[in-house]
Amino acid sequence: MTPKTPKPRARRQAPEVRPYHHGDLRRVLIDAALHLAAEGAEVSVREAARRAAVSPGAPFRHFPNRDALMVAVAEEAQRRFRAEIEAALSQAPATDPLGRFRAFGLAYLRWAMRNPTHFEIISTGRYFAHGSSAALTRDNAELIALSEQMLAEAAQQGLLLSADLKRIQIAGRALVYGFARMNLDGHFPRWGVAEGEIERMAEGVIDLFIAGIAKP
Amino acid sequence: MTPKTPKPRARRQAPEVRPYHHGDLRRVLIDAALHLAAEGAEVSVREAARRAAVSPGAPFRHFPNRDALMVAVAEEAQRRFRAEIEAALSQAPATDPLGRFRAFGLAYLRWAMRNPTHFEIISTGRYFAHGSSAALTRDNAELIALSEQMLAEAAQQGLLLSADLKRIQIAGRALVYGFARMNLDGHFPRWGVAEGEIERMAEGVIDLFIAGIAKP
DNA sequence: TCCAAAATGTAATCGGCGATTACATGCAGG
DNA sequence: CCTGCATGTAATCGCCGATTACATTTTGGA
Repeated sequence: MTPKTPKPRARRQAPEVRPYHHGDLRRVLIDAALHLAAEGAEVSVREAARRAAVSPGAPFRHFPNRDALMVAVAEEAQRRFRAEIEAALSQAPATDPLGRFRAFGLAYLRWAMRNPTHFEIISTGRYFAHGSSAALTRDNAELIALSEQMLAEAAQQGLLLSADLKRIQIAGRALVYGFARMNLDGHFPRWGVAEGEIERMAEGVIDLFIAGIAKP
Repeated sequence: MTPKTPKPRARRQAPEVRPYHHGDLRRVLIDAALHLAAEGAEVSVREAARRAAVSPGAPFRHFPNRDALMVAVAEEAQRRFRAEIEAALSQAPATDPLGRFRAFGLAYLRWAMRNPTHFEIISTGRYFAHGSSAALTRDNAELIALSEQMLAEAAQQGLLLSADLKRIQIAGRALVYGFARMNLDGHFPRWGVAEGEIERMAEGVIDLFIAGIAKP
């Protein structure tokens, strides 16, 4: 519609600009894959292509293989995950590091409970383990640094029983990660027909952990 | 070779007796699948058949589909897992419930660290979630009951801070489950070239948890 | 003892998937 | 305008799970 866009710089520099024929097939494929995952279906390149109304070979113009598509999907999911956690933290008072830690864990688990298949794609190592994606690595490191920072502040204010912050951080991470994975792996059979039941249990578990590391 | 084996009872009762031609193809297929998993390879029915030197269709005489094979594999892995934990517990003094709890967690994580792909098959819900296997359900319930029992004894001896045993049990489960999954999902990048590093961290995390729930 | 039936294995085949190749199309800029 | 590259298609390959028709071996009872 716009007659001419004056492009201020070379267009061959960035490797992922926009496709020509389809509009933005890359984006559409990622969205299709996200929806497939959200529906609990297997994410296949062919099905994503089908949803994009495109031939089975077309996706391979944008992704060298299936894993590359999944990495892009993981990047998007991780971005949403991080955004939701940071939004929750932005409403927690900066002066209460353990309260922030609690809000962090709560937001983490809430998102993981409500987006289990997306959480699985983020967490299942296959797509980030080999340094596949700088964005993925960065977002993840950011979250870890955030939690370390909160613990450091708590320690500085003399709120913690132990001085081994690394150990506390790993334990806390394992706790929320384990709870999230237990949920998506089907280890919570029928408690939560009410759907809120599991989230209340998540809250209780986080509180138990914080009570365990905090000075009385 | 043996001329006649006097069979003392009807043979049509049990649905899984022994195969005829191959010796025990069912068993061989399960073992092949266990080895495939241990090698980090994808477990495919065809590859298991190849290793058993049998045609690609043969496995389907013993398993209605791939999932059924994986359930059998999960049963065997779960059996080993449980056996190792119970062996470790048999050496822990019965009078010290929290010490037993610690030994339990340690044995759990040791096995999960050393058999990550088998742990994954056990834990990944797909093979037990739909009540596929009574043995799997039973072994798992047994382990859960064991941990609940230890916590109940600890509470009875007045060793615990909180009386909410259910919450403690879920948190402890989530902690070890999360640590084990973080390991197999690739969330422990390069700490443990020495291999024992991660196990020492596992020990520290368990001790931190127990310190958090125990009266000082 | 022998034979019919059940149990087990094979060969051939189907559809779905990831991936590659040769070819077609359309947009961009010199 | 027209050449070249980015994008999409069609056809194909090999692997996988699964089914079917057929072959073979074991079993248990007549």
